[in-house]
Parts: sequence; C-alpha cells; structure tokens
Amino acid sequence: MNSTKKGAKNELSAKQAAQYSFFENVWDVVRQIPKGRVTSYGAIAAYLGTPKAARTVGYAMNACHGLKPKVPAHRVVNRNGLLSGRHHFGSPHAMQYLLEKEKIAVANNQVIDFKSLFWDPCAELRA
DNA sequence: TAACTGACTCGGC
DNA sequence: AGCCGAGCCAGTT
Repeated sequence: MNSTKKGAKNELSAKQAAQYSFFENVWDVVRQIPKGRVTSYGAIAAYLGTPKAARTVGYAMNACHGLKPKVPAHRVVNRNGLLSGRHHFGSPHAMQYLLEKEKIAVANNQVIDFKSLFWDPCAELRA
C-alpha cells in the first residue's frame, strides 16, 4: 500500500473504465453496438470520457484483429459515415460486405443514411 | 525514457 | 463548397 505515488492517472473518474485498459473499454462498447447500426469513433471516445481520443479508438481497432470475442469493427465508421477502416479488414470489400449483410446500405465506401443508423453509446448506454 | 504513430475531429481559408 | 493543417489521446517501439 502506500505506493506514495502521485496518484495521478485517476482522472478518468468515469463510471467504470477501471482496471481495463482503454482498448478493452473500446472493444466492449463496439461489441454492444446493435446489429444494423453504426457508430463513430468520436462517439465511443466521448462515452469513455475523452471526446478527443477518437484517434485512440481507431488505434484500438487496429488491435481488435484476432480478439476472442468478435469485435464488429465494421460497424464503426468515421464521423462522415465513411468506411475509413475498410482497408484494415484484410480485404477492402470485407467491411462493406459485412455492413450489407446487416442491411446497411453502403455506397462509395460511405454508409447511406448514416445519420439515421447512427447509434450513440452515450445516449443508449449512458449511465 | 522519449518520440512516433494512427481505422479521428474540428476549425479556418 | 471543398480542401488543408493543427490538435488530441493512448499504446507501441
């Protein structure tokens, strides 16, 4: 006990986000995305308490490959509804193919009616 | 230890 | 209206 450390790093003070790394938290939220819906990196980051950590969320996706629980990263797109991470699925069409299977219309690497299909974790999971 | 990267986002021109 | 640059966060090397 008495680690005598400065104690910093507890700034998260969110509800959970406790011992799990930021990545674990991101994956957990992504897995909660309902089928047929999509969300943005900024929305996930904001839910974790860091609206500016959108880049970090995308970075977490980079490590989501090979995870035990499947992470529907294909449901995560950028703020413009563009499939920015399609190139990281091994195949540039894999992400679009998965989205189409979810009944999500995709054109030109962009989600159609993205605004309507947008799923906000802070509004649905918000504690 | 320090520096860089990166699947983003916002603002300004 | 579209294009460009800077900022931010966490993890990796």
